[in-house]
Amino acid sequence: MKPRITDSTKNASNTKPKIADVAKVAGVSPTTVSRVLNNRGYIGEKTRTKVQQAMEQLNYFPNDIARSLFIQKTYLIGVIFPTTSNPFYGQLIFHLENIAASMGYKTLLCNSQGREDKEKNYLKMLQRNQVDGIIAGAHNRRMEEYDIPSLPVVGVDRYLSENTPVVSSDNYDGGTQATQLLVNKGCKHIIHINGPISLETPANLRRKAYEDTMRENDLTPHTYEVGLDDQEKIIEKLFDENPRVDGVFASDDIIASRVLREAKNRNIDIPSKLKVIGYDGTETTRLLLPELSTIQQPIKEIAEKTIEILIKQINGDNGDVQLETMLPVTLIESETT
Amino acid sequence: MKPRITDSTKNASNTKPKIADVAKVAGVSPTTVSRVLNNRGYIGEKTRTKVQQAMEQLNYFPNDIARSLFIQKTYLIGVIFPTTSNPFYGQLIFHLENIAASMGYKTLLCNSQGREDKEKNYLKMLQRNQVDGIIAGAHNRRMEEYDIPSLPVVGVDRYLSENTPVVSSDNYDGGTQATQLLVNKGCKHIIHINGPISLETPANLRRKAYEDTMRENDLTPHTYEVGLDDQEKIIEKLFDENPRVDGVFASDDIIASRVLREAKNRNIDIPSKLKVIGYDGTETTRLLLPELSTIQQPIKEIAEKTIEILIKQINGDNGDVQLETMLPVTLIESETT
DNA sequence: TTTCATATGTCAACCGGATGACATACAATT
DNA sequence: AATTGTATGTCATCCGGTTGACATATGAAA
Repeated sequence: MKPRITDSTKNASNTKPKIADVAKVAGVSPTTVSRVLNNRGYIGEKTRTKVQQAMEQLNYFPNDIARSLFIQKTYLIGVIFPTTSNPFYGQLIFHLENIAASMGYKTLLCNSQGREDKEKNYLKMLQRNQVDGIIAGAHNRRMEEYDIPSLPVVGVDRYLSENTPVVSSDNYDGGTQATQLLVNKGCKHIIHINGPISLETPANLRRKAYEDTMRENDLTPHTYEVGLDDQEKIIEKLFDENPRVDGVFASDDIIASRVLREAKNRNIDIPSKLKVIGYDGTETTRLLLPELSTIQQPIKEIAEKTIEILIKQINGDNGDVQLETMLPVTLIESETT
Repeated sequence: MKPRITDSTKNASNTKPKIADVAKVAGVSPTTVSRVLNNRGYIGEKTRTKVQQAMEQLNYFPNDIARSLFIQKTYLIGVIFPTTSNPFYGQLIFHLENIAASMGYKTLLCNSQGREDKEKNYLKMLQRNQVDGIIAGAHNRRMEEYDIPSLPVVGVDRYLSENTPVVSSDNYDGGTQATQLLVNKGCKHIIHINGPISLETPANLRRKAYEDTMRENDLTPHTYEVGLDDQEKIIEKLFDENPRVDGVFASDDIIASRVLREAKNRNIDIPSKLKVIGYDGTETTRLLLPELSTIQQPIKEIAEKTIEILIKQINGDNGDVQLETMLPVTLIESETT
């Protein structure tokens, strides 16, 4: 039975209780309270209990701001991605926060919306807030702003700056598997669609793998590039310009979904006339579009590795930090191939 | 042309520069630097420039931790939801963070995963971190822990405690519109599926509206309840037990998607033999499953209203804070009805 | 009886910045 | 010449908690 907090047990003034208040109630010195809180030095069992009861009674919470100021560590990490609304980032951020929390770190969320100005502002904000580290996967060009002396940074699927470690899935292997699957299923006119090209992201290896695999199979690669708002239009164009297309490898599941949709509009049967494979394989896509074949990224493992590297850096173990980490993908063959 | 930070311009010791360092470089007193930072008192134009240059040169960032400690305000808000991985929460959190950022507030992210113990821990963590306010939509039962004197809290689609303001979409209207649409389209055997029942969430008004609307149309309501892991099984059961079902109103789009899937498995044509309507209408669902008819929640508006109420409370305007706010939904009629 | 580990208290300094009080200096007004 | 607004400096205090130095007290072991 947990003690109900009643007005009579709250401290008289309406301000938050501090260590001194706890000390007064427990009948000990502030130092002793601090000793209990930090488990330092000698503490008697009865004293510890008295102090803990006083804290409960007062509804005392140690002020982590004050603590951070002194110990010069906040246990905060900043997480910068374009948006939590996207299934891939949403799932990735979920795992990042989760794992961070399990290691005692708190997550400051930043949605950059793909805008460089926002990203730079967030970067400043995080530094003002003395975060212990930053995880980012927010933009495509390198930004020297990420070269922050003595502030650990890890990139996810993005090269941030010269010396920033990157974690990503094995995009080249994913691209190979996707393309090869279409080839194996007998497709001859396979088209690749990818997002805005930025040569510096590991994700572009998907395209490279596609092109290599096509050539290895004596097929001609043909790639379309979509932006954020022109996806539908470009996909229509793709079908108009390539009536004989019989395979599409889309660089993410949302684009793949649009291809499926357009095919339906044009009464192109899937998978008999056209095979489609996407990329990402998030929980949400699997739930909403289970029929889509896709290359599934190991999102949780990416998050784990990212946090591992970040915390290693925070702890000063810079020795064995790998600059580039690639994690294996999984081919999910469903009904669209 | 922005000045490159070179080793020679960095301060000699490798510690973060503080106001005193800036003062030294600018050749002014620390107080003057503080005055520039906070725009207080008289400052000469040339002095301001000198100070700003010194800050750039040193790559100085004011320590918000120290500042927060003194001004007794962190500009932090805690955001507690089950997971960013879910499209609805992901999109909601995106907007919450966005709007908060535009008002100068930073977002501490907490994924409670629907677990009460995690939620309580987050609540403690947020208080230790002196957040200025909390936004939560994380559980179904009321928790007295949310009754925190002098710490503003706003719930989204969840009743948190007696006096906590709640913002939600007009669930009753949404439920009515969904049900009525199926009725209007000629469905006679309409079944409702909802998530785990917890009488205290506004979302349960969807079910109430369904039942009321059915009765008004002289139809018999019939509801199935799904948990987190048994969705497929229960949906199969639904079809087994109700061969004549010709309309389904699912309480969220993911459940609706599963219904579509099962109907496909059973070769039940949609919409001729069975009409399905979901709830939420997130960006992601609209992209991945545009054919699904649904009731779209005004997620951005919910976020706006939530932040508005929270900040009103933070600023002490407790007078005109509405305890319950309902925002209008939009019927999206697509191909499944 | 002496010694020592345990237990607690007192006190001051510190983390980085904000702020109020007060002093000083200069230029423009009256 | 006196007044006033502008500009800057010095200094001390505070925010809440941490930590080290040191003093003191008690009970148990040597």
